[in-house]
Amino acid sequence: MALSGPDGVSGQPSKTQEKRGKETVLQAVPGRMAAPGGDGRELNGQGENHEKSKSKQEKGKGENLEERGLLEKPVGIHTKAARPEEGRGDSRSTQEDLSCREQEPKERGPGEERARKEGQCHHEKGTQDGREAVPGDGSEQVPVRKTKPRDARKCEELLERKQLQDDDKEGTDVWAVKMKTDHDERLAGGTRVSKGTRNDQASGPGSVVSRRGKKRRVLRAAEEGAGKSKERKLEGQDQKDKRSREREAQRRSELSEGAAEWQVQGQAPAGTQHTSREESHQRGVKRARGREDVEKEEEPVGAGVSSGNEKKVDQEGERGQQKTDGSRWRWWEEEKSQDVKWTQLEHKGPYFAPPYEPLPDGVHFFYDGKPMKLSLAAEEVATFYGKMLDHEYTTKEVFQNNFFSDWRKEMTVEEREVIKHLDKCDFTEIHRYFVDKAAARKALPWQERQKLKEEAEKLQQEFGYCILDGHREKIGNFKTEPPGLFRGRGDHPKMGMLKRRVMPEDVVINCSRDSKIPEPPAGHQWREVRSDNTVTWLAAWTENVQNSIKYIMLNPSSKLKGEKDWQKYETARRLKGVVEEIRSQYRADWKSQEMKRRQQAVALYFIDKLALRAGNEKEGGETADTVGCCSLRVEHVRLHPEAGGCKHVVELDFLGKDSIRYYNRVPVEKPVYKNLQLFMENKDPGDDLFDRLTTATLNKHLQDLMCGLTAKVFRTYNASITLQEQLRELTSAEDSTAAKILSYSRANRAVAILCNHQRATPKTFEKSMKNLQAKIEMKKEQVAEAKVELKKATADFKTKGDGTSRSFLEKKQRLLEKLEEQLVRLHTQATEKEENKQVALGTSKLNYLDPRISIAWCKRFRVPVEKIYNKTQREKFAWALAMADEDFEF
DNA sequence: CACCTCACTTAGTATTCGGACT
DNA sequence: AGTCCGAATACTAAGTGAGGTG
Repeated sequence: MALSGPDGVSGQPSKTQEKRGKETVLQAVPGRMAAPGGDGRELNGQGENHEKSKSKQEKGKGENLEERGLLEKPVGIHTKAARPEEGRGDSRSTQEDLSCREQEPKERGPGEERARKEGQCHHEKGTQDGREAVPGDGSEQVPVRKTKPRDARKCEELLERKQLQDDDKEGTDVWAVKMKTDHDERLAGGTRVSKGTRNDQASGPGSVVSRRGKKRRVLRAAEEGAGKSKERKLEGQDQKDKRSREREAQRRSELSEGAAEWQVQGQAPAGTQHTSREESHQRGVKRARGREDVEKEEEPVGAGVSSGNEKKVDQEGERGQQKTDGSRWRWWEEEKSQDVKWTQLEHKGPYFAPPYEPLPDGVHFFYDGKPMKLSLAAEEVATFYGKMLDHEYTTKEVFQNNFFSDWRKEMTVEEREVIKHLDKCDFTEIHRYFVDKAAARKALPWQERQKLKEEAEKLQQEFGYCILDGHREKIGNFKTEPPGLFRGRGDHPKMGMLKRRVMPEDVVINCSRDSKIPEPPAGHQWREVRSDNTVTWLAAWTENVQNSIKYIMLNPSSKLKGEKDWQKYETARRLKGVVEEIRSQYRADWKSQEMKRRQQAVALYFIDKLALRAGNEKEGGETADTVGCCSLRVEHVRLHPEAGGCKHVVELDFLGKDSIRYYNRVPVEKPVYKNLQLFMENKDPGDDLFDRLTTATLNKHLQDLMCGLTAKVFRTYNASITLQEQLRELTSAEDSTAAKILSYSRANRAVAILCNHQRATPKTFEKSMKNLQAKIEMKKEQVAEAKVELKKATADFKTKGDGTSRSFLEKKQRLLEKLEEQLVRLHTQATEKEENKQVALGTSKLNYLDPRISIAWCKRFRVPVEKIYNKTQREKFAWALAMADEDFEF
């Protein structure tokens, strides 16, 4: 498993490179293949060192994964971007490794069953397509971002024409192979890419225009004249039931009109009352009505504490604790509530960020070389910037401009007169002050630190819990967000803007009416206090940068979160039952007469196979330009009739959530390919690929197929089912615990790759890898030494043959065994480390993998659950821990 | 339908913790 | 006792999707 020697890390760019990289154009570059037979699928060994990064043993495992079609999905591929514009010394070419699957005409059932077990084919070396211009790499024309309403009739015509060509029913079901970018490429813009470069199209002057209107217009046009075909309902009755229930609920809530208007309005001075207050009041009333209605009916069933009697509450709490002796509320053993989230909710309100502490006299801000005493408000904002001086953000123009403009708003008139240019501002003293302060804090004597810890604990105890239906539940975030500079991710147009301090006057409190209403800080008022038990939040405020609402909610270990989580997996399990039907339906729809239907079917295919996110539309200019499935644009897709020995290869390259790049080359079934050609025809790069589709319509369609089905359920389903399959495949009972855990980790990683969960290579990676290598070397020496000694002992025993020499020999044998074992463990560790350097396992573990799968696996293979889930995770998944036995099947 | 708000989940990164090592 | 380092936690941005309104 030889983890490449020193070169194992040689590809790491310097920090500066890294920084620059993030601002740089995302460049796809002519690629070359990984070494034939190389395990290109895995993320480990990415980059120039990847060929050497695996031992035979490790490869063996990997191949096993591959043969069984590791998820049939994404598989890591290594690409390397050269960034000539940065004058990098090593103008490395892309190193791509496309492992893809042979078409396999394996058909099960009427529809083309997806063949999950195709072989692997590799790309030929060299450029796959001579790709010169990459969307947004600057070398191509920068398309004007526009989604032209397309004449519906024209589309239908095209469609008809196309249909003639692709009426054949080829059973090409080739599996997706995901090409992972390698480290360098991600840094070159892979991980997060600047819009100003790759996605310039979207930041052009006209691009800020919301895309919504356009798409909708197109949709409307398309809908006209589109034949309505019978919709298949997989769960029609269920659906009907749900709707009638909803109608009933609505009717009831209308009846109870005026029942509850319990609202305590804050008495803040007029100036602080917000314009939206009226609205929110109305909403509150509306909600309260609905709630009141439900409350009345549900009370008897509830926890029986709706009277808010404190004593009763305490008893309940105690009882809850005693029940489990571990103080856990076994809510999963109780009946599930429906719309009502709680009957009793009591808490202390949020904990506010401490007020600003002015800089000491010795710390100065300089303007144009001269010290300048700033007003408190201006100084505070200056410190926000000063603190970040060594962060990449402060080098970005957008950040600087936003900051400066917002900062000036905080200045006094006189200050504004003077401070006109950011580049004349000198924050270095401020910066140094905070660096020193942090260092001083770190260097605090043990006692002092202990004291701080105790204080934090006290705070946690006081503000960090609430009482929900008689049980003490932990709050997830009980502090308001402190003021600072907005740190948008990727190429966010608002980065650097001032995020203002949250005041009690901004905060809406939600608690039960008969509870102790939290006290606002002295001299302040809440904006509003309401009692809405149809929602789960305890407090909320509107943040000024994005104008979005921030909430104080419960910890994942709470009932409210746990129940929802459980329900999520149950929905995914229901999908399991109908997914094949859905698949055959979307396959059929690829040939639909209706454009919208085709687009829907292809989009769904992507969502299902590639685990893409739904891709809601976003407001242009307000956020970074990122997309998901429905919002894909033509520029994000490239079609290759043939690539790497596979036919019908689709290349997807776009920035997804958090501006994480998704890059994948995947062979698709022929109809999909043909449809994509059709969808892209006569469109500009900036046009929507699925111009007839929105997430809303897609989800509506899904809802018809299965109650509760939405696009994101596919992600959950595919992630969980993949874990289960992988675990089954990779684990053998006779493995050591360590080996089993490695298998788990691999299965987990397969999911992470599927879901494109990436992370920046840890800053300490290079160093810690070196350390590990050193350890391995040392261990090797020890092993060699032990071998020599064993030899000696053997010889000694042969000559002497007495008891002493015998026991000495045995001792040496044991020692050698132990050392060898340790060596293996170290190697394993190193392999894992390498493989995981850019893959974030936590996200899928926490959000996509049904915990019962893992728990069942632990039980079946006698792996302690603690090896898989840490304390926090066990708390979050307490419900699963309690209910999953070793036979659990997702 | 278009637009908008709201609630809640999912996400990556920064910071802190705590134990091993020196 | 101090340092180092990975793991755990804290933080908050960025998604999804439901539902209201006109």
